[in-house]
Amino acid sequence: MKLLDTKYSPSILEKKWYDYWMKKKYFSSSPSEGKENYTIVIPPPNVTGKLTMGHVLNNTIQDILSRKARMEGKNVSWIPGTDHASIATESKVEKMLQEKGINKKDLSREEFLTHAWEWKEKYGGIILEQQQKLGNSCDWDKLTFTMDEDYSNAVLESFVRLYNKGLIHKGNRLVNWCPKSQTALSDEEVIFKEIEGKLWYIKYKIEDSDTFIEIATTRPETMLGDAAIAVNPSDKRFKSLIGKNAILPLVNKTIPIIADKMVDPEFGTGCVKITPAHDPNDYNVGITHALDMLNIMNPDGSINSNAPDKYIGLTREKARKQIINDLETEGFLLKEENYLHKVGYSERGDVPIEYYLSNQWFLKMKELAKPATEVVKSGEIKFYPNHWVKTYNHWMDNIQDWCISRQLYWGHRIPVWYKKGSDHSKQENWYVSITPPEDIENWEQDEDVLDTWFSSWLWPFGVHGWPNNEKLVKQYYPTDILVTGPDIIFFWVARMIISGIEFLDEIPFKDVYFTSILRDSTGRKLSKSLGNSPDPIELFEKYGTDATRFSIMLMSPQGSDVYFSENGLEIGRNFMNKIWNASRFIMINHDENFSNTLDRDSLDIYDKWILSKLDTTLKKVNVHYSNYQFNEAIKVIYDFTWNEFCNWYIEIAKIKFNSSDKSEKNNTFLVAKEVLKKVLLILHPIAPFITEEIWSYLKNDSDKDIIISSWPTVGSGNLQYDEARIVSLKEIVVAIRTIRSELNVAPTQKISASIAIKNVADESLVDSLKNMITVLTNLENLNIEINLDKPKQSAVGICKNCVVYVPLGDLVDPKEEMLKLNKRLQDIEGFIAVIETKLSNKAFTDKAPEKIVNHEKSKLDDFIFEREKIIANIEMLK
RNA sequence: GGGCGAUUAGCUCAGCUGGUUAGAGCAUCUGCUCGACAUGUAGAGGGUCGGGAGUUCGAAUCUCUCAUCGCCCA
Repeated sequence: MKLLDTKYSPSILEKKWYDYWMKKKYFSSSPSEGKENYTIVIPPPNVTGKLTMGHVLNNTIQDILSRKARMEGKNVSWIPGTDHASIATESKVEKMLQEKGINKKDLSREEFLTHAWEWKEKYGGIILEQQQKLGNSCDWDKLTFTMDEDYSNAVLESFVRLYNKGLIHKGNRLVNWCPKSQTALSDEEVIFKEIEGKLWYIKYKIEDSDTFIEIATTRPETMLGDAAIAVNPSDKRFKSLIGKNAILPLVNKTIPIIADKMVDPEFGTGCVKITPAHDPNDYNVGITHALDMLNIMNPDGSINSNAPDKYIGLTREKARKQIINDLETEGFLLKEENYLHKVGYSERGDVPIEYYLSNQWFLKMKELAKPATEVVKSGEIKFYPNHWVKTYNHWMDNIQDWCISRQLYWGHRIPVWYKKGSDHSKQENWYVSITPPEDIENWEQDEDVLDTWFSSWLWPFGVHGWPNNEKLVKQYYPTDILVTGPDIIFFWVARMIISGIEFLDEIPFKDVYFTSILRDSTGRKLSKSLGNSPDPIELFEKYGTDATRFSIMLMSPQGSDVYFSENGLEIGRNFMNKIWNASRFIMINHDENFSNTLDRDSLDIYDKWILSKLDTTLKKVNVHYSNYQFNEAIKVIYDFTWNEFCNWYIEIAKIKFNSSDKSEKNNTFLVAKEVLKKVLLILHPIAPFITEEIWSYLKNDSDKDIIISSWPTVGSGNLQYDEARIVSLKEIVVAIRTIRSELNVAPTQKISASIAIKNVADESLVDSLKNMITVLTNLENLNIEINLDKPKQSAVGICKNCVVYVPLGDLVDPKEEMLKLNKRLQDIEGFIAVIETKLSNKAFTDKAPEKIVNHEKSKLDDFIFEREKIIANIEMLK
């Protein structure tokens, strides 16, 4: 048998195995009769993005599911791909061009797109390579990009279908506007941040009077576009002012004072300025009262020519300063207060958004949302963890029209053409189709592109070339599960459910697993912009990819956020190292003359014990996997492997390997190997590389590579054994070790011990363990007797069925022993009291299940025995 | 303002349908260069489960309430 290297070096073997798997085409799906499908679509990352820790978590989960399903014999297709991320990519390309001294404005659309595609070709593969480093067993033949020809076709098709159903319309509305990217945004792309702002109190003169009306605002610069002042109709203070006019300072324009219920009398002065073209609430007021919608900003947020000359061209920040300054000079500014409020920021641009009046495309959502709400309510689609259902429902119930147009070049251009020279606002002059009109020279296409999410919402079937490739769609749709972050529940999950039902009349997945959100130690989300996100590739190199996967899965429980810290990865690294060395140790004990078949009839108690523990472990792991409780599954594997298999079975095996009985050695080796192989199998989805490597050393000629081996089944043969013996063994060994440790006796120093047991039955039990106890605690002599008295100057260890004495002469301090025994006695008395009151409580014995009552009784017996022994030993110490 | 979630050892968290002497890893302390592993090994100390009330024979676990924190939506 070949031996593993003494040192585990992850990076070399990771590359080796990934290349091998690819060469063998193990990741490719091959639909065949009788083989159950298992399909997952990856949440497509930004094509020019890089792998983040969030991706590591998210992709590892999908890889675990895919690999496990593959081992279960399913036809697995985990479909990879990337999305074009119009805003992010466009701004990256713009920046790159700027560095070269090229201004986007000087380029035509086509020229810009040429640069963008070059950029995509250059950087678009990085994240895919990184996913391969992570070990993703994706069906790479199906790699899809949202701007591929077939996929683009699907996007346009969906637009046209929805348009023909009357669900898409164009209109001049107030939208969220990112002045940095200069495009409209959907509501979901606006992130509200709490900002320490100011509240400015300003007075407006009332027309034909010497009095003033006072308002408070957080955005004084928008006053240039004020169309009214509003008060609450029920606010007695201002009743007399309603219907009068005020003079807008700095602009010297007359604006009406109106009444509207929207005004909160408690806020500021109770009077608010109304700027319909720059605030959503004011916009509604503006519509109700038919006010002027004066837009005072350019698309970049600077002040436009609708404002007085001195402000034109100022950025919004400069304009604010100037206006405050001018108001102060002219005596209109009353005061300013610190004010904590929420400000909408552009998700991509990370600058405060503007509310901006512009012509955009909208998708009506109310009707579409109905069936999608229903399938989640009914449980047809399940969320893990379930509490996200409420968030989902809330959004669905209050769903707003979706602004789907973006003023960008990079993306799917809206498939609408306008007759040249005609009135573009009239639908009769439109041509809406996935293909351009034949007399194209008489038409001009809409300049906008579609929201990226308007393409990714088709992902589960768009990747198969819908609507043209029905066969493929049928084969792979619906998928089995979606794994994604809760932060895109609205952006993506909800919309995919909607689109699946709308276009295919079938839900896209049955289960949705929402991953943990990774945060740094101070609780901030890991993000590139904050610079608190480690580079996963560096972590792979430092700790090993398997270890990183293992650790991050272990620290991510279903449903709660994770505080990520790098040293949390050590647990995985240590575990991989442990597995490696344990495997090596087992291999070292191989003998070329060994038989390859385990003699199941001559298994001893230790073999049966570890094999049956293995079965229990396997059962638990299966349950946890089926509930998507990966961290729990990993804990179970970790605990079994380290604490049972390595710390006990292998230690016991060392003794057996020293035996002169050849068949005992042989069997021990085969049991150890069998356990190890099953551990490798259940660990493979989590740590694919190291398990394939070790497997390659251990596998029999008939074994396949681990990646396509069968998921292990529970139980084989009769594993009946006396568990009490194992429990006693552990207990006695720990008792002696504890004494050694407490009295500072070096592990190497040989000592003697005696064990006092209560009856003949126990005598034979403990007797049968004599050899193991002796070796595991390094004794030179072990004496087992019924009712043995405490030897002089010995330390005491009380076990369930026996008392252990270790005579250590002067090392034993009777005072210390006394203290120890008394402390334990106190605890025991407490436990006994609790159980006795329980058992004497008739309500308990009547109502509690018999099993529980019996359990309490046997606990009581044990405690009483222990108490007796402690008291006896205290007596002997006196 | 509405909703969701959290609050268990110094830290990070398990504890799934109520019945355990409340667990793990890290950190701390004390031994150990016995040929798998110092990324190791053997031990120890440390919490009464945010406060209060309730349901129950029995509550860390269920209910209510208060407090603190976080997230989402408005």
